[in-house]
Amino acid sequence: MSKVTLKELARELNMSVSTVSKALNDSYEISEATKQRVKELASKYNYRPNALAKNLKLGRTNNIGVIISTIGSPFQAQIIEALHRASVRFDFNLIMMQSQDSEEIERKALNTLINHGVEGLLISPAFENSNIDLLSHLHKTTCPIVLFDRINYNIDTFKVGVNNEKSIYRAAEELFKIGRKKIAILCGKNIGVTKDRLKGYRKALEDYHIDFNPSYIIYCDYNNSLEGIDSDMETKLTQLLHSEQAPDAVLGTTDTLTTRVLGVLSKLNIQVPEDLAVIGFANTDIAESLNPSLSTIRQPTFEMADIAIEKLINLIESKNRSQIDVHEILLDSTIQLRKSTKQKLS
Amino acid sequence: MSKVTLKELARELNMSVSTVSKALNDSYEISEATKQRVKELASKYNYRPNALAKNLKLGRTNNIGVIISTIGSPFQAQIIEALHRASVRFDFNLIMMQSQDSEEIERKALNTLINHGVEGLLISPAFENSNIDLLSHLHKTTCPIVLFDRINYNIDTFKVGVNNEKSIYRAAEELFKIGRKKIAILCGKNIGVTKDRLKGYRKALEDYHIDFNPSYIIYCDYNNSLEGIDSDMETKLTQLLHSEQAPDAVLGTTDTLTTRVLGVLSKLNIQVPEDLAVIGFANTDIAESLNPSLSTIRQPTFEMADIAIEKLINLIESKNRSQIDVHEILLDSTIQLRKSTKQKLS
DNA sequence: TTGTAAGCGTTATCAG
DNA sequence: CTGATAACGCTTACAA
Repeated sequence: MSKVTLKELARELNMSVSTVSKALNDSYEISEATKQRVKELASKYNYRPNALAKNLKLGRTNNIGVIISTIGSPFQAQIIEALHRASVRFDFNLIMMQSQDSEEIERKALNTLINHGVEGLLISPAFENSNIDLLSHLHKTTCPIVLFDRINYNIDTFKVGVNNEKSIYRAAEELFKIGRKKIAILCGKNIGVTKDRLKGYRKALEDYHIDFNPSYIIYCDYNNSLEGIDSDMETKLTQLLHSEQAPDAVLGTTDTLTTRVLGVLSKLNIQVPEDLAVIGFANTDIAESLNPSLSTIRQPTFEMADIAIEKLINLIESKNRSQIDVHEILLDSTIQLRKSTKQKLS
Repeated sequence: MSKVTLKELARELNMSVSTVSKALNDSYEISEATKQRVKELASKYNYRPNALAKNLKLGRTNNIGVIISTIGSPFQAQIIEALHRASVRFDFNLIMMQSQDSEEIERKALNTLINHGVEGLLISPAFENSNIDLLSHLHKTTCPIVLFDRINYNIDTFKVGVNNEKSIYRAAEELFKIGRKKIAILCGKNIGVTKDRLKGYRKALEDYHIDFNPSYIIYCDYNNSLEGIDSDMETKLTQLLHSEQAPDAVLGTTDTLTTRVLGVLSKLNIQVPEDLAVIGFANTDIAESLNPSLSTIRQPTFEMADIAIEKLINLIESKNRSQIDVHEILLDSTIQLRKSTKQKLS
């Protein structure tokens, strides 16, 4: 904690506290001469205003809270990095919490943040409508809330996310272009985005008049370890590949599934892309270095973070929140084609 | 911001503010009956103590600051995740800042954190001795500081990091075990850890009586893009592999270099591990899914974070800081052997 | 141009 | 067991 206070400066300078305060804040009421003297002494003693006192007085904190499920996952870390940069730009402090995909921990995090007087809240909810009553209540009575990334949530505010349906649709199109029509799709069990992403898959099949084969939907259980996911995929893929209706492509709906399936396939001695083309969501830079390099659907994390912060600050600063037209903002992802979806040589 | 205050509760209850305060804090001076009444009304109005006022009064903030270079990199994100979990456990708030490897940004971050009254500071410095005067001064006069990860820094406090020299030494030993003695080592130009890691390399060669070949040290320039690093590695490796003294193994000293070199090698049609074995620092889970799966030196991020937080809190809570024996804490990394260092079949 | 005093929401001391 | 009062460090009418 900082040590020297206005009072002490005032005493040493034989001035009143208020004069010193005004001088340091460059008030027009104070003469240049005094400002000079005050500032000199202040910097000599390395005076730092006590933010607590200042904010208490002014009734502001300049804090905004963020809740995300796990910072450690590369995708979410990218978002946090971007959110943090944006918040620095706007002169707000970011207080971060992790929900670890638990409604209970999320609730605690919300309370902690509110207790710390955040002026606004960014949240990527633990799951669809988790803590919805609390969140709606806070939004109405306490501080504005903006949702990001996981925006499948029934609340009337800004929601910034990615157009999941369209992203998968376009990825499927890329597979069609190289002649693959038997597309297995890897989904996370109980993962929020699954629904929209599956919808895009179904829509693409329909538009291109390709029959839907329910056995192509592979649900993987995320509750286990990474090795658990791998062996789950292995079992299910093996079975499918040995059946009558072996697929010729795989579409991954989450970063984890997309990056890990390559390892599983190589273990099974499946040639990518010859036997099976692979594409899916993944924001990792390692995609380029994989063997074969991995075609990915990349989400615009920086853009998403920037917009989320900006919208939140709009809400915070606005006198009349009800006049602001809140809505959902869907960003496009980018498809990066690499070797895992290379055209068969014929 | 929270709305309802002690004063308002007091008025409605026809009590004094201090009684209400004590009741909510379960003071022994207050009767059960009143406590009951007070707490009921408080929860009815969703009363939340104003942390600002409370902390101002108590002279504490319960904030600790963290400075790290980039949150977005998987390795650092893992540390932040762990730091955050630990801080929640100890009931401290983490305020995070990124230095982006710039001394200037780091200085600003330090000032911001101090202004927010952090009670302690965790830092992984932008580079060796960056902002050293400021940091030493703060540590002596303002709040305790603990270094983590990048601990090559001339300051007298706890430093929690990994035993880089030993880690590389042991990785080299693994290569010796499979008969590889011509080991190229990938280093980051101007990367702090390079020195210690190179030292471990030299020491291993020496102890095993293997001649040191200076051309095996490959410096890669990090200032460019990832693609820049790749092409840099490509050029230098190609040259080396076509020379008289082609290496039979590669040792990566940073996560980026280790994970990306596999992509470069596959582009050059080098067989891993047959032509070239690969091992190096890397904390990513994707190592398992790479083709071939990648042998890695994994740093104990969670342990490092836990210890750093614990030591910092020790310093914060101690009445007599000079009595605490501060020192460097070097953790061991774990070697995970996978296919990229499989024994040649002979 | 400077100073006085009140108050932000708490907690702690002390008196009743 | 309860209440009045002061104080934490700062800003800001308002007074001088």
